[in-house]
Amino acid sequence: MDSTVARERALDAAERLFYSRSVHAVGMADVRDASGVSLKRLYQLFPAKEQLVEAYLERRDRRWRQRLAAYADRYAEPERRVVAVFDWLGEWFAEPEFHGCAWINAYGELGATSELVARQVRRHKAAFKEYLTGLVREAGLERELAEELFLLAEGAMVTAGITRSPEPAAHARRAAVRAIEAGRASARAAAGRG
Amino acid sequence: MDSTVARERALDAAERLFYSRSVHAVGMADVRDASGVSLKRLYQLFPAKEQLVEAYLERRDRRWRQRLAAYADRYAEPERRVVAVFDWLGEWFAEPEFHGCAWINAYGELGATSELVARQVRRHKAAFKEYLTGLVREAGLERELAEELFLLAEGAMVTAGITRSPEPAAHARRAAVRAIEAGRASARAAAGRG
DNA sequence: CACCGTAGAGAATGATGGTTCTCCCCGGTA
DNA sequence: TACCGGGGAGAACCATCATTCTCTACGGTG
Repeated sequence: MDSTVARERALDAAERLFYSRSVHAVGMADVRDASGVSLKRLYQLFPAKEQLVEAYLERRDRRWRQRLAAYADRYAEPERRVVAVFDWLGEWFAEPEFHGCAWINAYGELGATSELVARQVRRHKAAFKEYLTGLVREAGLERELAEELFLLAEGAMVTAGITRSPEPAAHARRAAVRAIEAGRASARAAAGRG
Repeated sequence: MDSTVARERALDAAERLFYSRSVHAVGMADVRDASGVSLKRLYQLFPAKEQLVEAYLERRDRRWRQRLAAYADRYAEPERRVVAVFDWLGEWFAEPEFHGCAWINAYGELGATSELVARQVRRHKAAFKEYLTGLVREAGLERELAEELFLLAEGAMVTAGITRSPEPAAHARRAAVRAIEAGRASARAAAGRG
């Protein structure tokens, strides 16, 4: 088995297991059993479990943001793209494997003890906020709105995870639409004054 | 040492340690060392670590909601009390021991493996939402607003924990004020129509 | 065919940590 | 004083891993 193939398989198994059961509940032997990659190889690819966790979070981050962007990009209208973020959250929450936000979960579990993990989580959340900020800017909405939408999205993720329900996405979406409308009005007012 | 005293001391130590370092990073021996309560006594009071965690979350829930309510109650005006929730979050986030929301953290760590913990977390979040809903009702604002404010508060908690900054409280507060004003306007409009 | 490096299976190692057990002391009681 | 029960200190026990090591097989190469 090629080294890159082994790496992908290991990460596939790690992601499935860590995400659904949490990190401390999954042993390296579980990852081996689920991936077919021997312990020896696992330790060649990742010097320690912590690095496997780091790699899992990093790859998931890349894919997660790609999926989100691909979804939002289906809309040409910039403002619609902002709302699409919440539509996408709703689809994500409704997936049968959904188990909350992987980064929020990892932070709760390991943020206090692993700087590597804490950094991955901060990076991911910063990137997501950055993405939202870009959408808001392109839609010509006030910058502060991004902060608010970010908090709504985070609140929806954490609540959907805890309650095992996709409902929070709809609530967040409604709130987002109202905030956007309010922001649009005040942006127009500012333009009128300026 | 009285049994109730031992219980309180054990919970004091457990709370301090579990909250700051996470549950799996703290052993029963650590709790013994920090509390002065022997292992034998600890296991008399709590049949297993899981129950100690449960009791920690439960006592913290009672105190947390009491502190919040006491803070908000200083304001006579119902609508002001709603906003006070976010003021209080800001004070909480700024405490030096602040380390995110204990329940969100616990859920990320143990939600998938401990039904006892998962239940405590759901109970706590439901109670907090219930509290917000009550405040919103008393202020004569539309019911749906509570959902939105809840998501903002959750988003602020999780973000403040991850970024180690009290800033999200201010952002959430601003968003809350705007949402309340919008809600007030639409409530008046509905009253006018009704 | 003989050699070699890599890989896998799975046991060994070592640490950690939840839970229990032993042994001893002390305070209360007849 | 002799007895007794609860309590503490800390070792013991046991399971669970993360990580490493051993042994064996195999595919490529001269």
